[in-house]
Amino acid sequence: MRYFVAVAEELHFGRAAQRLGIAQPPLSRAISRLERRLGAVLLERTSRAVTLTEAGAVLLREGRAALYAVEAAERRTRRAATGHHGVVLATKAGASGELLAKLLDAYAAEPGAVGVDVLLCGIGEQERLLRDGRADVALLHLPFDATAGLDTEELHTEGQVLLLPAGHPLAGRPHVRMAEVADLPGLPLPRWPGPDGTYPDGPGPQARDTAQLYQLIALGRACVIMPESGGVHLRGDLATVPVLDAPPVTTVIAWPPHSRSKAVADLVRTATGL
Amino acid sequence: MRYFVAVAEELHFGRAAQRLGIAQPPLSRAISRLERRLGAVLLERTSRAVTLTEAGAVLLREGRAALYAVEAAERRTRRAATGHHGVVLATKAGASGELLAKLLDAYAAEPGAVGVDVLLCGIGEQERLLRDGRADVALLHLPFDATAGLDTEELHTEGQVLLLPAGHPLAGRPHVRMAEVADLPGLPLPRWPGPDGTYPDGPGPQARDTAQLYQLIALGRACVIMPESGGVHLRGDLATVPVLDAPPVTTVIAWPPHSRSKAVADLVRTATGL
DNA sequence: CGGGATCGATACCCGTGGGGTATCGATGCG
DNA sequence: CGCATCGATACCCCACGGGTATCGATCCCG
Repeated sequence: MRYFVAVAEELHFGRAAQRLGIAQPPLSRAISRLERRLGAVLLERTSRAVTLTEAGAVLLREGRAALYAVEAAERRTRRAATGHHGVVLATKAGASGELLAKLLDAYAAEPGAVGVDVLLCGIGEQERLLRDGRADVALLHLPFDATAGLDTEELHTEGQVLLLPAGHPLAGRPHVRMAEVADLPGLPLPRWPGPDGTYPDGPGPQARDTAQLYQLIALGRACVIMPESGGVHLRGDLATVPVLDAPPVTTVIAWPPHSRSKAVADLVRTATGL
Repeated sequence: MRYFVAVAEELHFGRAAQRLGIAQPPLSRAISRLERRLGAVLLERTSRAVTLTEAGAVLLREGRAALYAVEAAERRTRRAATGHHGVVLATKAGASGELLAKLLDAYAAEPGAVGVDVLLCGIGEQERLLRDGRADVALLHLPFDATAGLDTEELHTEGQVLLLPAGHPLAGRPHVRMAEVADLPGLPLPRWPGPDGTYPDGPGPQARDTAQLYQLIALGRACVIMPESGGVHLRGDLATVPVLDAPPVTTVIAWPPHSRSKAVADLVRTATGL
């Protein structure tokens, strides 16, 4: 399964074998064996290109989920064995700072509270972390993060603001609309790296975290639309303007569906009661 | 993992080995190997008894989920490979009959509708069927069925009625309360088989399906509390009485969280629009 | 149009890991 | 105290997964 996912992602037997730390021939054989066992053609290969069949696409999605489940089983068992009863909370670096602080304070005051390790992660990573057992609970932001397959509780909904250089003409406006922001001359929206660490193609500068982002905006090279709470502690060289028709952002607390941990349950209850 | 789950369920190496179709010694070795790889003691064994450790309980839960995920990956890939684009809907035998009929009719009239195989299953089985890929979508009844880890949409909420023999003194009452039903002389609640096919201990007759149940009730050997819609097409020898304080039953349509199938999406949309 | 480069498949060899049988050691019971 | 039960250990063997060498097909370029 690991082998198939690697090939399906690379669409190249040689590179996939390298990534897996094995030679190419055993990889080829493993894939054909898998195809024979499933009675399904997973990959169309010519000597120049490898493409996924429909069945292959299904197995890529389902197989990834299965691999995550196995990883999660390993990790959670190891953690349970150490007797270390802390809980790992994942959240995007630089988001929901205030909410997170209130949550951690309130939970620490609960009877029976255990240690909470905060795991700051990149955009969209939380789902993966919950799924493969590296985190026990996470703060997500709808509609950006996927919550399929996770149990969630809504915590907070807020509007979004446009973040731009303090001196910009729009900075003095009481509010703006999405259409006005779409193509501000010289202020494109930045590009964020995807889960694989590469940046999508297109215009706009590349930013990896909020520090880089603030820098870019201060330099007048970008603007961004973000939740109100992300713009409360501003540098003097940045300004915010409410965006009237931006989709509202809902912060939710999410946890893997089979969680039987008292700590996670307490944390969720504390969060919803804030 | 399969080996560990078998041992953890049987709590007996010999029986587990038999169930797995292998001899006992390799099973013992496989488990110790797993324990060494995870660095965790999973089972306390004396020569007379085997018990789960805390870490073992975690691995049992997570490992089951992982095994289901692998089975689901296999099944869904095989199905995708056949090019057979039908969808499998699981529902409890004898429940939600009218709703199901309306849903199937309405969906069949949709443009792009595909074949729907209805898979009638026992109580509480739907979750398992969705998880291991044998079904694509299911009708569940809250609060009885677990929905953790599934995506759901609510369809319908209804009260519950008491089902008893037509001649019974309570049959003429306009309504009853839970407390009155708890210990009706000579009319105990029946026992249902669990997921493993065995009946729980206790009083009350054993019933495997609604036909057996109706028979038992008509014979004056049992009564049961069920959703209103289960009592609409009654045999003449049965009567229903609303139970005022029974928890309301919500019928939901559920599907596995990563479903990318247009058919499932259409079915869900049709169901919510009924 | 042909030679080289690229890439997946095939042929062949080898070592290890997982399976089998026989047996041991510990524990509970009559 | 002897026997039955049950998991662990010892020992053997083969099949499966991995490695190297090479083939065959396709595309690129001169």
